[in-house]
Amino acid sequence: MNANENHSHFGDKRLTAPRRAIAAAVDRFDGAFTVDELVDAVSAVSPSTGTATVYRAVGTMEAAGSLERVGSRDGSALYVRCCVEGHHHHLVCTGCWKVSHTACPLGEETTQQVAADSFVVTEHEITLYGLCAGCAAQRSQTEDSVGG
Amino acid sequence: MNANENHSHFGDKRLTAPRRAIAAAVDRFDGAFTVDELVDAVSAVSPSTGTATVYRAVGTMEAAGSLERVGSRDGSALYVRCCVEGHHHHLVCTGCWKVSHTACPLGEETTQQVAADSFVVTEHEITLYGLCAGCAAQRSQTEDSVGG
DNA sequence: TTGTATGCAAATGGTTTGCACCTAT
DNA sequence: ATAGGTGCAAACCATTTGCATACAA
Repeated sequence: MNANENHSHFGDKRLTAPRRAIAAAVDRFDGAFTVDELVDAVSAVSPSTGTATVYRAVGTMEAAGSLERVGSRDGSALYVRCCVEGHHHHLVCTGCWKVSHTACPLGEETTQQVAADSFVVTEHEITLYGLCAGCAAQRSQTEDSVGG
Repeated sequence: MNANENHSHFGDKRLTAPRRAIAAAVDRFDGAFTVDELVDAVSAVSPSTGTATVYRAVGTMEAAGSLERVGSRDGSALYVRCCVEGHHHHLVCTGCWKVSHTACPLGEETTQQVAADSFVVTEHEITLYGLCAGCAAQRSQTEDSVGG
């Protein structure tokens, strides 16, 4: 990708050196990451970048739609680079914390069914946890030695 | 309900005076509440009860399955008394924060569909947000004067 | 030039923990 | 008797914020 693509991370906001480093670090993650992990990744390249700046950048990126919050891990918010447009949900692998995107499994029936309770659904959150192919294979290997 | 029913809140753990007060306060909530709100409710009846005790009690009740976490509001965890057995999900009214329970809208198709991505789903979180009948009615009344 | 972003450090606020004392069982 | 629960206060830790300075536009 060319450097200008970093601009897309922050929408139409200013593109500064710290933000370039942050955008690059985000793109280096395979899956979901915490802000703390992002801070570490950024620090490795740009040590002068402050924690607050990363938090603010994450907020900006989330607002711009280039980052999505996908639940939390150990009390810290989890984020993932989002390149899928429109309504969708996430598959979070609890082995490697990589995140993939999936279509919304909720159909009209849900709305109808819930409407029977006189409840108007305006929003919903769905996150599917499990194991990706790689981690599932790994787990089945150690299964008999470790036990269930 | 008789006093002994409070025991069900904490499983087979000891039933103490603070826990009795906490269990009673929990039952007085119509819907979801934060620990802070629970602390206030308990304090009104049993002022000597400490915050840490309430937090610990909430943890115990959650472990016992009598309390369920249903997302968060303003950075605080939301809990609700759970009297429904088995797998189900929640309808959270963003007007009055009352919570009702609903059947799982996910069918076999979801598992199948996701399996196509070589992803094994082990857990999922679903929370539906919206307005209950009461709040929907209230909102539609003020709709034209407030707008939006 | 000027509004926006940054870095630092301190503040915030929900939640947890250490510890000495108490109590249900 | 004793494991487990309590209250207090301090510790923790993710996240936010105030403020003076730096910089993209």
